[in-house]
Amino acid sequence: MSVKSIEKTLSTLDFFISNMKPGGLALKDVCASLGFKKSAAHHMLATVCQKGYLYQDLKTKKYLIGSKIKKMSKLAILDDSGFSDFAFDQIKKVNDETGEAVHLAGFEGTRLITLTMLESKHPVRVDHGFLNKDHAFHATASGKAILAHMNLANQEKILKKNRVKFTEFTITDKVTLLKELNAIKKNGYAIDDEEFQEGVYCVGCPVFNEYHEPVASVSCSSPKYKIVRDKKYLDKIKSFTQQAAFEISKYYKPKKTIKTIKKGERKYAA
Amino acid sequence: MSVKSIEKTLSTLDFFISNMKPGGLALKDVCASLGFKKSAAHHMLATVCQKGYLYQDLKTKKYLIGSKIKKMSKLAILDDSGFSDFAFDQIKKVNDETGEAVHLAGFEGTRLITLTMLESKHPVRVDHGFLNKDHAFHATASGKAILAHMNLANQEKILKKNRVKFTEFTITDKVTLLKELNAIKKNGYAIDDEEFQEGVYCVGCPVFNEYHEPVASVSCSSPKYKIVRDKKYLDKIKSFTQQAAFEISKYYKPKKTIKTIKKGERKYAA
DNA sequence: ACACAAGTTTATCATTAATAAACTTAAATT
DNA sequence: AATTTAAGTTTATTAATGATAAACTTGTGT
Repeated sequence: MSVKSIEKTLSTLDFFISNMKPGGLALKDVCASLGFKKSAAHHMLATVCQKGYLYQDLKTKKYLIGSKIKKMSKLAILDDSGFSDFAFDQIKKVNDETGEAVHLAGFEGTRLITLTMLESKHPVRVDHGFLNKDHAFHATASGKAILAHMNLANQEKILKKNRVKFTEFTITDKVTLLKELNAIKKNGYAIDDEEFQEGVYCVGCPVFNEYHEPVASVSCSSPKYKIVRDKKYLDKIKSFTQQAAFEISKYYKPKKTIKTIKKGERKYAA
Repeated sequence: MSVKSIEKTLSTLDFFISNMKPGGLALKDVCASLGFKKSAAHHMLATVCQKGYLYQDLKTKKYLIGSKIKKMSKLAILDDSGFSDFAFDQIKKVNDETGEAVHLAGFEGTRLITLTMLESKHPVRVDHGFLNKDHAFHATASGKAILAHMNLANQEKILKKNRVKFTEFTITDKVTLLKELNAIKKNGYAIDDEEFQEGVYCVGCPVFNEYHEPVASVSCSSPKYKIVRDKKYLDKIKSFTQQAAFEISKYYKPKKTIKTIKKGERKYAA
């Protein structure tokens, strides 16, 4: 079950984050864009303002980003940039060598998140298109690469949610998917053969943390015709992607040194 | 009117922001701290997760900060640190010279916000205690300094909201307050004589933008007994506070050069 | 000065979110 | 390994709440 008033509120915050204009956003703009009745929107925004997430300009009546949201942006808790920064160089290498789009994906619960991406030599460190849309775990190389190395319980949790059919090639049958995941685990890489977007072929490799749990993946996308035309091209992409994922996994190694030491364990870490 | 489910949700986000623990927060912790029924909290958190503001660890079931909130922290819209950084040096000077607590306050709508503060040589660039609690505009030197220079309409809007009595010295009568504000406008500084906290005496001076609109204020707080004991001490505080506010106001001057030029206005700004 | 548009407030009603209770899962203890 | 307990999840029910429309206010542009 989902709480509708919360959905609407958070969609509104999303809207402010993505569509903020210098002087703020007017009530009517919010209503027009999100399809709210002005009365309902007003009650909602009043509450959001009361909590300091937005505020209303005294003169123009327009709504602006409030101190609560600004406060969030300053918090150290939110900072995972260490990982992304470390990974960026590796992502860039794949991009440089192949010239193709490269993604670094992570996951939160059952959701696949694009952390960083590079597209045809135009670096943009932003969220990918399908970020925050619901998990395309089953239809992407990034997703399958992570999924393959999860335990069965978690695979189950992710796969039991809608396995949307994006193209005629999307694998939606659970048994077929589980077989595919097994193969991916053996191979060390995942393939997305037009399963998410027609004409797009991707290779994805898992990134592991210090406990060898999958935590992210690197994927490289190419127009399919290039792959078909030149067999060696796929090998090239595969090898760079694999190498990048391997290097990024090293990020987690040093952290092991600072850990609670239990009785009987060695006292000094390397 | 306020929408209760939204209030609860945003309070929950506040709680996560302030009380986040490494492994995440459990449902029972949220319920225990905020007094929710576990069933209701579960429905709420499920919705918040669905929108990507939080997410639930697959194994531990604990809730963690989601990508939507992390995304916020990367957005340039939210960045007012330019102003705060500029102001910080001035704030620091007052703190160095007086040794007393110094605040830089701004406002959002009818709400007074502490942007930066320094307390007895221990710099903490965090929100002050009364941040996001409801506007103590009428009972603080920071608040009154800003208020005094607002137009009547805005003064009205702020003062019509509850004028809470914090101490026996808090001025709650609107007429008395308006008189006080007039005096403050003339003097160029505001005094809080135990109006917010007993035993605390503050001096506040307004910061203006390029249109001479009040946008912030600098205030310096001292134990009242020091003021009483030594008349010159107040003068010292007053002069440093005033100077800081004056310097910070300069931040807005250069921005005037980049502005839409209307017909008839001069084409080149200094 | 008038009309219009945008925002706000109010009271009503149907929907919705809160609740309790049953159920599932997992971990801790014997 | 079996039992117990705790935490989380799901469901069905009911009372409360949020959505609504309509009246009202404010401010802007003609």
